[in-house]
Amino acid sequence: MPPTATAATTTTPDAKRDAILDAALTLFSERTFDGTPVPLIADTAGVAAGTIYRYFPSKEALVNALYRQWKGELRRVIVDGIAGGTTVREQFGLMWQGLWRFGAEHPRAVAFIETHHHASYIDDESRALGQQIEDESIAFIEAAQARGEIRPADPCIVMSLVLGAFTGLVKHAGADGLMLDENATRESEEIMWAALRAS
Amino acid sequence: MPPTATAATTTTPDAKRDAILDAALTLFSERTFDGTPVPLIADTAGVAAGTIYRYFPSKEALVNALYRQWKGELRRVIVDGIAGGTTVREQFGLMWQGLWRFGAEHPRAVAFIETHHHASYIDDESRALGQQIEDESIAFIEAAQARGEIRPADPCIVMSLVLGAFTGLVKHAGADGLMLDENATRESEEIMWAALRAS
DNA sequence: GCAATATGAATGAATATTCATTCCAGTGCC
DNA sequence: GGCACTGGAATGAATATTCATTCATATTGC
Repeated sequence: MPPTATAATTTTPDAKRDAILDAALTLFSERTFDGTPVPLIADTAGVAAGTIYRYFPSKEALVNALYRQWKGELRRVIVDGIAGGTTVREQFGLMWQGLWRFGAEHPRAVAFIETHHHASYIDDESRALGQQIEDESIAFIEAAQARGEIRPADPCIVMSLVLGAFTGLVKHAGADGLMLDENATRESEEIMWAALRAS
Repeated sequence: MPPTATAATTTTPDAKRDAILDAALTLFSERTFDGTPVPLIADTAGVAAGTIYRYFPSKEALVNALYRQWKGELRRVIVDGIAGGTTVREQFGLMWQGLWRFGAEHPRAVAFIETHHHASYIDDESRALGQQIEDESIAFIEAAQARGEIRPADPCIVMSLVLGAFTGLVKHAGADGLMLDENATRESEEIMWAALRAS
């Protein structure tokens, strides 16, 4: 394999592309997709409008790339939490702390994912990724229920409740100035585990 | 007083205005504010584009009227729940069931309120209404904590968690086809009370 | 010098809003 | 009762603006 090609890609793994994605994340999370003109994304990213079309074939392709990037990161947090623990309690703790850290570091990403979840311009591949996360979460809940460690409620309800609570927390924190606080992590984790655990 | 004038107003308390608001609710919740052309709202409502400007001075005024209408309804549900019960457990039960019914009957309204909460075109009066609901909710939580009936966590966190969980539930149910189910109401109420109650 | 890359003014398609016109219910007059 | 009249309500084509996308030109790195 040619080492130069790989090296070049490693040095500048697409600084412009990343700047565009980052600007889009900020703007889409604050003003929605349709409310954000492409030239504004360009300005914010520090590039010209035309440059965006060198990296993404259309505004829709851009929003889908962004969605997949962050939904993928979120998935890794959940999967790693599940993989990292041995007991259900431990798995949930890791997952919640991972989510919390993710929310504290990337509040814009949480808002963006939430807002664009059911949008019409989200394509099939992006939607499939969302579905995969749901399936994996529900499989985890069902397994834990089978072991009698999570209360035997509809797994769909349990998942929506927990993910919804997390999203609500991040969104509210973003508006005011909560988060990162060590104590709040523990508090919220305790509350949610009290909600989940059997009997 | 002229009885005819009053009668006329009673018969049609603004059928067109209501049709416009209803069409806007559907479209804004499905496609966002900026993603919804005014002529499409007009078509959906069964009126001409110009007619909308007879009832609302601008698209922004329309979205604010809509926001206040539904945020007001939501507030009544919460306030009535608190007012209707004598114990904290009972108050929470009424509130959750009220929210549940509201979500089942008006899923579009829940999605709309959630999506437009922090939007830039939401004016000060609308924002104040949102703040009022937060203040009232937090006052309720603090009072219950003082009586030792809700766990002594940051009231802000508790509120975000509960409201977020509710929103997550409705949004997910809207996508698939949950809700209205008598059993699911009870299940989710139990889960959330387990999360809240002291020790 | 020459590819590859970046630029931003120009283009054409949408969009919010306006306004000249049509419609209609109610009123007074025969 | 029938009939012209009037003012508010409704219309939808026209206007002025905004936006996604393109492309001829400029810049960069080698």
